[in-house]
Amino acid sequence: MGVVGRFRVRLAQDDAGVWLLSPRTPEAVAAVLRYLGPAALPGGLDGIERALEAEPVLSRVLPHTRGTALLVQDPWEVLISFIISQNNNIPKIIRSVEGLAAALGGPLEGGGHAFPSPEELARAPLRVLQRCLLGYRAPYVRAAARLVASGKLDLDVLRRVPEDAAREALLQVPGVGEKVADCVLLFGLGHHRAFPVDVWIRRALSRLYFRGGPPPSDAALRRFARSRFGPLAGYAQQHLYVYARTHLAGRHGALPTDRRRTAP
DNA sequence: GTGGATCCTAAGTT
DNA sequence: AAACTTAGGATCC
Repeated sequence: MGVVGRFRVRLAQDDAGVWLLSPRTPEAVAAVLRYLGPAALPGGLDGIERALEAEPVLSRVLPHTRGTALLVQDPWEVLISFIISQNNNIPKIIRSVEGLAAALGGPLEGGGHAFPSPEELARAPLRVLQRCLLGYRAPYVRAAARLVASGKLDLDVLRRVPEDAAREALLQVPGVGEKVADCVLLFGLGHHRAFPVDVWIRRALSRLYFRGGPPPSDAALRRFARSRFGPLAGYAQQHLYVYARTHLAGRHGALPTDRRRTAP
């Protein structure tokens, strides 16, 4: 169950692939196909995964992360969601996004509310955003919404310009730093060389490529990833992220800063 | 062992 | 570069 565009959809997944249970209208099918990208077709990810497996470290990661897809998400939703994600945890991020939809988004046919439009967010009082647990991020979100609503930031244009130009534009948005900019490039704008470096990616790279030692700077890690994974850097990031969250779950940070007392 | 105060972390950015 | 919302888990009496 979830929302794709303006459709409230029920999806299921089995070995054969992803199934759209409802609504099975041509419009909804088209929206879901577009959203899933290569993952919409059975075996659609095989070519990507084979290419990644040519890299020795990823060849050991892939057995744990097969089927990881890059979805084609709405860049506007991605921008706001990842501004909210800074210094935050996933359950609370979800509550914030759902809160914004409930408070400001238009109604959906099957019930529930769509993600608010730039205009809806731009004119919302800060107090409403605070009620959605945005905290100090509320002014960022509203400022970003005003940039988009006014047309000063055109996200559709950023799909068609070079990645570096799109990144520069995103970095001008309040609340957007290197990491969030990379997330928007990768998840919303289809720039598949982007490589968001967060705490989980740092852990994964430290463990898998730097013998558990302290990893280089984030900027150095991005360069490292780009030279190592090339045009599939974004896919590599997703597999490494999934791997880190499932196998390197720090249970209070076992990596890279191991602060557990060592047994005598 | 329980319970509450306190510290720390979490999809970072300014 | 210290500070930032806020919830939830860890650690400490």
